[in-house]
Amino acid sequence: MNTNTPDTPEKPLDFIRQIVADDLKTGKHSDIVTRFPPEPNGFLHIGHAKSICLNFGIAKENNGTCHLRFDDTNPGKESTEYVDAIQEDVRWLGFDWGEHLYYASDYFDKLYDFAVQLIKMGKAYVCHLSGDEMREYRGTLTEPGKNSPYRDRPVEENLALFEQMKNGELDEGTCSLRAKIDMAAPNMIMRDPAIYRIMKKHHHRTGDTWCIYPMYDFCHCLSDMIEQITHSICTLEFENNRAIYDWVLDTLKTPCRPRQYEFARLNINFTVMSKRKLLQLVEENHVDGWDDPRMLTISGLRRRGYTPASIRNFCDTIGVGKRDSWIDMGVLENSVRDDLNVHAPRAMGVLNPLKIVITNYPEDQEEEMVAQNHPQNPDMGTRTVPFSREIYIERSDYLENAPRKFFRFTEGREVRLRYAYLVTCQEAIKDENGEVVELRCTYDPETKGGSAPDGRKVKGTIHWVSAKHGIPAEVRLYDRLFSVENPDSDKEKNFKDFLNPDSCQIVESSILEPSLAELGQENRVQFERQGYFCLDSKESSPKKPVFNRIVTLRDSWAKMQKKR
RNA sequence: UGGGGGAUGGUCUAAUGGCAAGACAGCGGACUCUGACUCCGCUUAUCGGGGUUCGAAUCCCUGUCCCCCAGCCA
Repeated sequence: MNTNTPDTPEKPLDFIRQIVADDLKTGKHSDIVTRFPPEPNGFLHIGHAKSICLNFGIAKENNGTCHLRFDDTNPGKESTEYVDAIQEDVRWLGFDWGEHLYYASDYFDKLYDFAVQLIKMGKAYVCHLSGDEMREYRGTLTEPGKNSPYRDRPVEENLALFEQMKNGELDEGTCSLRAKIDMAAPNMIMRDPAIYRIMKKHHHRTGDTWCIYPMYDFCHCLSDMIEQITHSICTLEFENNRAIYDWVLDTLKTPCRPRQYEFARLNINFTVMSKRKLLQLVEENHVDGWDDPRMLTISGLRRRGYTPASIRNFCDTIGVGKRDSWIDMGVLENSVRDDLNVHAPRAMGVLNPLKIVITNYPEDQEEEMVAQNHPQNPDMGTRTVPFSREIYIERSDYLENAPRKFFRFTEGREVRLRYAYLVTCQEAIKDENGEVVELRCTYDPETKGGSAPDGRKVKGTIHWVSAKHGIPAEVRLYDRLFSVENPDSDKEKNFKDFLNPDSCQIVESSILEPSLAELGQENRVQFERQGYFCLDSKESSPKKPVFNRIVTLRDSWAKMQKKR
């Protein structure tokens, strides 16, 4: 139950939820049925997540049902590999279709009967125009089309021809079944659209039983009708298709009359969102498969370490409207930060190690330092981190000629090693090239745990890992796949010309605190001061852990540097 | 150019004739054993022009710009 108190104002409904609410209120519908209808010709991406959250969300909020229906009417492009991946992704996102798993191909018999019915009504005909001819006859945006010479074939002939199409007696491309509507219609889609074409292709579910397959405009509305969908929600580019959606259902006088509503599809900058382009990246090996952690596919986001909740929250934040919009990639990144900040335990990992020797720390001494797993949530407990004379810190935490505002190591500056000691850098050792290879430091034995008994403060706290105890790991630092906001917009260049060459930086010699050896595949951690990480599900092994950086922490120091 | 849609801060979303609100980004500050988190403050918007009205982002007229449609794809 939603308790709507002044303290927790209810979020205003988006325009589709408003329609649903009104339909419930007026009694137009008492049960809400929606559907998510992917074509199994590729993997789902973040744009689909928006649709999934909308359709399953509306059903859930109204005690309704949401069907998962595969729109598998084009066997040339579809496969069970995609069917399986899509189901896994929807489930992973946290949605459940119960027993309502359907395939448009389940309706092929019924669809065929409806087509025959249309022919008998004189509302469909078999047309022998070739593809090119059909285009010619269709007219243009400003000129009406002209009728096909086959438009007035007698019903009996159409019936016989359609039967032959079905029986495989006609070759692909020789003819098609067309709805007889209006070749002068200002809406191009209504100029006698093809509703069945000959395709002698093996279908992943119906095998070789069909030689003809229905087109989207004929199949989709009828599938919705068969499943008693109340609200058929799709993206804006189908607005023109609503006319044919309505025409089919109205002329067939179907008992159930679903309505189509359109919303704006999701655009995010610094990426591409079409399945066709994602497929290209996969097939041409620009990425490591559909689940490459840089891809905004659901499986890519999963491998990257995004949580289902963060994606759902993202979809909730961006809203549902009708205007074309571009969401900043930062909003997506923010949603996973917000989630992980609350739920991910903390740990220390040094990405680019620089050794420091604490010269006044006893040679063979070791200590167990107590560290909190989450600074804001004591319930997440503590762990111990081994400390010794030689440790690694982040290379970027030392600067030879440090500005005043640099709070980390430089000669003579005291810094806190998190949960350990206050340490002062005395000297930097360089190699023959002048490269700093080691720091000599001294520690204050009175500051165990990290605070000084005399109350003195240090500005900087840095992470570290004991050299003797640290575990080596490979870490992959990901950045946006494209280096420009809209890789699609350039008229001369291809979107692939804008691939970001630095989108995956592999760091082979990171050193992590030993507790990280126990981390499970499903878990995510924050490497303090760095970002959120998880094990790579494909490449990581206990012998050689491989971590993916999910997202960085916000870094106001870096921002300051950039400004200067 | 025919038809169908759409224009609110830098970005996204709300306001359903009655104080233009929220989020993100940005800027400034506080706090801090993560330069994280959190908290506080600030800058920035109704596409243009007319009209109706006591009152318009909202209604009317008009103009401009953007998106979609000429697959036997979905």
